[in-house]
Amino acid sequence: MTLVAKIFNVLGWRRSMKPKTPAAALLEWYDVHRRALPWRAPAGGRADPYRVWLSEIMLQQTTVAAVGPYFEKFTTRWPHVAALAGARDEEILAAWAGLGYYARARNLVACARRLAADGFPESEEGWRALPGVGPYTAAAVAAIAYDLPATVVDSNVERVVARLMAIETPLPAAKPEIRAAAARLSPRERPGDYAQAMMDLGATICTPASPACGRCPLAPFCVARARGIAAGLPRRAPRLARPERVGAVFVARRKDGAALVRTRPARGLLGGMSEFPGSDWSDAPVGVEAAPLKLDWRAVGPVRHVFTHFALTLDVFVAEAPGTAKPPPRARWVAADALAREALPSLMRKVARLAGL
DNA sequence: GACACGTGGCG
DNA sequence: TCGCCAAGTGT
Repeated sequence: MTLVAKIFNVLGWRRSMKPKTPAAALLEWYDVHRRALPWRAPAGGRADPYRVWLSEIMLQQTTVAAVGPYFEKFTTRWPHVAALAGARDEEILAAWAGLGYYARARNLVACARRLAADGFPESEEGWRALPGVGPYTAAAVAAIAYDLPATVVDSNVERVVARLMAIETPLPAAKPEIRAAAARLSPRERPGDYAQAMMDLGATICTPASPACGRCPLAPFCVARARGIAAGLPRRAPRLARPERVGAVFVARRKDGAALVRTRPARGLLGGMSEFPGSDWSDAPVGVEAAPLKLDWRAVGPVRHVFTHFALTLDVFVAEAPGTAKPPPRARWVAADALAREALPSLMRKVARLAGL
């Protein structure tokens, strides 16, 4: 907000400058309430495309709070794209461990190497062609890092627009309608600030459960608010029940502290991540017959973990292995002090903790 | 369009 | 306790 505008504001003359469009009202609100985030440029400053890209990948389906420490870790260790492109795949997967959706990390590596080799695209279309960059991320980077007038649509924007226009079609069927409305709303001026303003509004005011309409700069324009249906929008198709799966996992330890670990197949669930050997996960319980080595296994309890599309209960077994034990195919002994550098997903960290590692 | 793909916080 | 949800993408 300009100094003049601030003075007018303080003097209570704001009503006389009431914005004529939602975009103008939103930008005025953003100038006062914008959140300071690690990947964001200071007001009026220029954002670093590398940091914008990295943050957008991390933020896919992930909260700002969860991303914070990971973004800090990545940018400290790999301050620019050349550094990231030069890192080993396993290093990056290990640094990503715990953030989830590990295909993002695999695509991040591939994308970093393309960016380092070919340079950063300066168009939305150019970004869209990169691995791990879909319609949302391409538009977000174009708008935020290059100030190009792209239509940015994430779930915040979907929610804000569905309410603003009182779109009652359930998601995902409503996506085309919402996108079209979002495109009409997007201003030609300050596209980067506008995109971030929509997301800040969705995160702090126009929240899913109980929106703070009383503090919303778009309230005068909001059809859903006028009709008293804001909190119920956007509608969504009902979710299907989450299936249950069970399995067993085995933590073998040598006297010197080393533990038996293997790497999961490169693609699919937890692809490329490390794990303790175990059974498949299905609907039938299994016992120690699924163990990778014949040892005196001791049950230490179940671990419960909920994935997006199924819930898992894993029976955890531990045993001491002789120093001479040969690792089974695809498995390896990992020294106790090297375990922290393994790409162990949260599920396997729960297992490690229960096993006393 | 539908489904696979993680994790943690919140009401 | 448990379902909902988060700055989506790839197949």
